[in-house]
Amino acid sequence: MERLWHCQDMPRVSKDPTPIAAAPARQATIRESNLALLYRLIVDAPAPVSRAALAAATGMTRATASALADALLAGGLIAEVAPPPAASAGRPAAGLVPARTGPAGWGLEVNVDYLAACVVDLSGTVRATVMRHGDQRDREVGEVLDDLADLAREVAVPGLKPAGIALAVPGLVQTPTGRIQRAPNLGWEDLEVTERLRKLMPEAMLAPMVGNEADFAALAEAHAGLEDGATNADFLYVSGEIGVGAGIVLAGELFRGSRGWAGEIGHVTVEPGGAACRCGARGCLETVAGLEALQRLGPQAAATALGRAVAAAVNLFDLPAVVLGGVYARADLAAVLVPGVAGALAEHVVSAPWAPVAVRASRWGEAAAATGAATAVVRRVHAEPAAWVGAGVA
Amino acid sequence: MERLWHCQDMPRVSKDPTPIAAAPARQATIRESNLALLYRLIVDAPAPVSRAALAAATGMTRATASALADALLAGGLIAEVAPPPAASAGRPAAGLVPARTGPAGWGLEVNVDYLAACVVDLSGTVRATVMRHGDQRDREVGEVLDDLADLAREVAVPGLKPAGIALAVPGLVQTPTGRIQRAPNLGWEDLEVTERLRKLMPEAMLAPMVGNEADFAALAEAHAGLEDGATNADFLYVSGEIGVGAGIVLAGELFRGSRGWAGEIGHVTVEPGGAACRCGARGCLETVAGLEALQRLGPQAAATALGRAVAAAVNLFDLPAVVLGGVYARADLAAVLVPGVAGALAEHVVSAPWAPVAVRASRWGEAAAATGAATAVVRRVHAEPAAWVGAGVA
DNA sequence: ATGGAATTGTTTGATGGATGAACTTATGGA
DNA sequence: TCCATAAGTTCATCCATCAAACAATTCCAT
Repeated sequence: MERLWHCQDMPRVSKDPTPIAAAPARQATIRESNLALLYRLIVDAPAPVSRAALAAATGMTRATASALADALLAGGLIAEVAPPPAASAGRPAAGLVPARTGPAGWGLEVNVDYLAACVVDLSGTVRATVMRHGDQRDREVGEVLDDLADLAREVAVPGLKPAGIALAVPGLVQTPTGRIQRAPNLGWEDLEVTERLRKLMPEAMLAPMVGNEADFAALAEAHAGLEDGATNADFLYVSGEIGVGAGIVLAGELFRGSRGWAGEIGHVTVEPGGAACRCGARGCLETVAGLEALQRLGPQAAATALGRAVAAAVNLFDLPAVVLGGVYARADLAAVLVPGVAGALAEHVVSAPWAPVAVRASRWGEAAAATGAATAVVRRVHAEPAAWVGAGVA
Repeated sequence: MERLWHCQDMPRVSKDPTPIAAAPARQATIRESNLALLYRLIVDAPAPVSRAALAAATGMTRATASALADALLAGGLIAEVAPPPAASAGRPAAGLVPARTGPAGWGLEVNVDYLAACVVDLSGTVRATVMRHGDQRDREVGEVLDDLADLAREVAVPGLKPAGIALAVPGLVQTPTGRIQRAPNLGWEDLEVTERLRKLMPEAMLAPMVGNEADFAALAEAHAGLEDGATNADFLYVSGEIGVGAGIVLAGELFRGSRGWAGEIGHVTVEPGGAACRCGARGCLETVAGLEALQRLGPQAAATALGRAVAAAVNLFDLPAVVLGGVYARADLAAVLVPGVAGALAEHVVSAPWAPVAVRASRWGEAAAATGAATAVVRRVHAEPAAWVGAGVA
């Protein structure tokens, strides 16, 4: 090894061993981490939780859990509710629940034929939604953003303040910059809207987020209450619109790929040598299962193609469930598409014989992406409560 | 919200808010985290690193970085090398490098026509490889494991002790249990070999790992030195054998899916209504690009099909690079397959126009999976050095 | 040769967060 | 009325990082 030291073209040892490096853990880090852990338990719990229960669930001492809970209370991220009628001996527990006033997530959506805005509070509840129908194709970006600003004001709920804002667009968005690479159905190309979103809502603490419509819709689906106990931590969400997009949720988190362009299922080849696609290739899923093709060829043809593409995704990602969204969720279409896709999965997915893949239609209707965008903001607060706790104390 | 408290069918508040919960961060956690951070910098550095450089790169104080480095030294995970001829003023820096003696990774591979074993030290260097050719199909599992035990002894290198052992098999392996779901080409079905691997090498500190052959080969590829500066943090590794498998590497880590069955590219449909596959479906990639079909139909047909399936994967995962391994890496085949796949990607991948996808053949030959398996063990030590540091002190 | 500048590595006390045990509060039941 | 039980709080202690001063070693200019 010593040889390396005398090698002249080697870089100086002391300079720049790695250009960038992650920040080290310090004592503040463990507090941030534990605050987030506690907050997640409070948010995910089906009923109000006591400080003692939090301590037991995490393994912290009651002293620690209590101190952290008090910090969350002081920051306005959770609230205390009256104790229940005691069922056993001992001092009754005070219940902790996510706050339903204070910081909340604002979600905006621009789609081909409508604009939407949505507010979701820290408990994950949708508090308000507004939509404005109208063709958005080939409009000036500035005008669209002005309209969205109006909607954001209209959707405001008394007692809720924007913690952050997220915009859903039907197109490719670069991560983590939020640059809109292209949204072909809107006629948008290479746009930077983050700064304008920030000005739109300067009081928000979080930086604006921009993301793909299907991705945000998937996020909304991931956090929809499931009455049948089905898993919603890992699934593929396929959104049928003019184009076909997919949002992939893994362990409750959106998978975006290294540059944010993951989930482009619309251009998976399902019919080699098939119809020409506007992307330049032939036989893309979009040419058979996109909205226009769907109307022309009918749902049966779309089901076959969709089944093939979805099976490929499930084989590659190892997913236990698939959700059909967008127009695919419309009852008449879902009645054909759900069984069609389920059949294709049973046939083509390697693990299906011993682990069948569940297929269902989305529970969310229109403006799912706006809801998901608002949810994304709320999830950021859930994941990093320390910023609010610090601010509340200072 | 208070309503919830009086709802009789609600679970008791204090009991079981969440069945399981992650462990909280304690003070030991931050030390473990920082040890791992420092160790990674030392391992990834192209030349010996000084304590001061580590402090600068991480943002820790020199005092902290120094203390942690001393702990790694005491644990035998790194070594100190003599200072270089000083190039500037100031006290010369002592260099820190990964240890080349002590703990090392043992990798085993069982394939259709050979067995292999490999030892990789903490610097990531392959120190020894042994292979034993011979048909392994339909052999008794116990016999095969006995042969592997022999190979593990043969491959031993003086001065290196097993930190752990990993086994690569050509089949589906459940994660994180390590249960072999099925390895059709070996005739194996539903096997539990972890316990036998543990007995094979009882002095190893880490629990035995079992994984898919293509996955481990991908891992080997991810950590191969790249002379051309190409990225190897995110890529798709496609392994052509009797079957066709893929290992997906994201941010330097293997993506296995929630149950460990990700990467099943061999049964993606590439020719609707095509030849029957042994999986029961028709037109799977394997029926055109598997080893037998490859010999029958030639590489040109395989290239077209492979291009389609790989394009689907790249569209879904947003990957900047693809590596062809297994028999696909053989020079004569690669000469056809690499340009063929590259052409298909340029045509079918949505982001290709502004972010071309790199395609190349694997640099590793046979026994790539054994190398990758050994690498996986080494990576575990890199990721969790605290266990060794603690042991070294006690 | 000699002193100053520069850079590495170590020592020392301060800071802050989790811990564990004792303590206070509040309820049900004998 | 007393005691068992459980929730929440207080306080001394531990431990890893930080900050700043200190010691060690080399280059360079005079």
